[in-house]
This record gives sequence, structure tokens and C-alpha cells, in this order.
Amino acid sequence: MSVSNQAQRQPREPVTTVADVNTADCPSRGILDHVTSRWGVLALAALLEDTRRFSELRRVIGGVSEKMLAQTLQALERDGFVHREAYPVIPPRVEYSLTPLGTEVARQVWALARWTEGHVHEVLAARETYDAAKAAR
Amino acid sequence: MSVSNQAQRQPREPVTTVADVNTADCPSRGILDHVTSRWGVLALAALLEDTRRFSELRRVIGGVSEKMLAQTLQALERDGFVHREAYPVIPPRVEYSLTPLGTEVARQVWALARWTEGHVHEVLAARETYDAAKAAR
DNA sequence: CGGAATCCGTGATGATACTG
DNA sequence: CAGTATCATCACGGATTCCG
Repeated sequence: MSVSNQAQRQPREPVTTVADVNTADCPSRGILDHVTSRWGVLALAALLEDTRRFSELRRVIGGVSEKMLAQTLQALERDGFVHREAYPVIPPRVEYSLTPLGTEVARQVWALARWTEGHVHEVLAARETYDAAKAAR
Repeated sequence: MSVSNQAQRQPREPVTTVADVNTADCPSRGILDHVTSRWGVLALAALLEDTRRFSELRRVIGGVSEKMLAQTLQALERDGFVHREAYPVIPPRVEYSLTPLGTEVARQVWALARWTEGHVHEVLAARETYDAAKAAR
């Protein structure tokens, strides 16, 4: 989830090694965390529709603070998922878009987001059942 | 990410309303957070392979603490993604498996996890480029 | 407008110990 | 074995301020 420190790969690490998200110190963990982070998912999904400015993203994604959006976008940019284009004008204009790599992940998280939206009621129903059973206990 | 308080739906809420993850107070947000949570993703992916006991999950998912695994599984169970079967034997034996609903999400997060594993090197390369550019600045 | 920097609360996280 | 309880920490995330 954090934007910071990733475990450094040792030089001896063979390029052919299969990354394993189940291994605590595998870099894939950190990447997955960025992608599946609270705002990461929504940012990627939003950018899938089209290129957006910072303030547009802020508006589209309900509830993000400037800080978290900036932080999230930086992490995604560093990971090569998002392209940041800053135009040297006043007032500043910065546009965010998906890289080819980012488009691939975005499609997946977008699908996940849509799936969730479409199954909210089933989950809500499951919760009621669960809570009722717990209360009866 | 939290396991706790979900916004209560008002009775007037029409069942036909399309849930929107971009709305801050939509329940879909919470659901998505459970699914994409750090350990939620890995737990769902692990259960996609087959039914597992608590301690098995703990071993398979590198780095989880007992507390977080229990917490994660409870959230997923409450949301109707995971089925928990406790056998009244000594020593205790509890098996976790996916519900049909859970299987659907699990397939998606599994795909995401595998995609990530397969693109670690591209991301790592992107980071080097990014960091180099930043250092040069 | 698009951030960066700072301060700061609080809730998520994890180690440890305990229980059925 | 499968948790729960307790506690300490720290990073997530919000609010505010400042800058190009």
C-alpha cells in the first residue's frame, strides 16, 4: 500500500525466476499493493475511459484528498502504469493517461470494480444473513 | 480496508440504483476494499486452488499474521465470498472454501495476481528509468 | 492549477500471550 | 489447532499552508 521502500533484488537473482506474490519479499507484492490500493483501483479505472487532468480525477473519484491522489498517481507513474504530461503554462496543466502496460492492468481492475458494483446487493444480503446468525448466537 | 462500519442504506434507496464505486459513501467501495485488501487478494487467490485450513492459508500466504488472516477471512465470509466450515473435533479443524460468489471474484483477483507476477520485470525496469530521471534532475 | 511540505490524529498492523 | 485479547507502533490519510 505504501509508496515507499521496495526490497532490493540481489544481483544473483535469475531473470527467469518466477515471481511469487505469496512470497513476503517478492517485489510483485508491492506492485500488487499499488494497483489494488484504495485509490489506485479507482484512478486506473478512471483513466481507462480517457486522459484526465489532476483536478478532473479529483472530481471523478469521490472522496480522495489531493495528497492521496498525488501520492497514488506518483506510485502508478513510477511503476510505469501511468504517463504524466506536464504543460509549462500558467496556470499549470497536467494530464494523466495510461501507458500500454497500465491499460492492461486498468482493464482488469475496471472489470473488478464493475463486477463489484453489479453484485452489491448480493453481498449486502449475505451480510444480513451473517449478522443475523451472529446475533442469534 | 477496514472490516468495520459500512454506511447504512436508507430505506428509500431504490433497488434499481446503479452502485457507483466512485461515490464515496457507496457500499461497493467497502466491498472492493475487502476484495482488494492486502491479504484479501492473496486469500481469495489461494482458496481458488482448493479448500484450505486456517494454518494452511497461513503457511501459503507468506507474511500474514494470525490476526490479520482471521480478520480478512471474517470480512470475506461476512460478504458472502468465503464459506467457513468448523468441525467440532479436538484439536479444532476449520476449513475455508469459496462460495459461488466468491469464486467469481477470486478468478478476477487471481488473474490480476498472475498478471502482476508476469510483469514484475517491466515494472522494475520502469522504476529504474523513473528513478534515474529523478536523480538526474 | 497542480502540486510539495508540514503537522498530526487514529486506525490498521503485527508481536506476544492467552484460551477452548 | 484456531483463534481471541491486549498492547505498542507507525504509516495512512486528512487538513492546512506555501510555492511555481
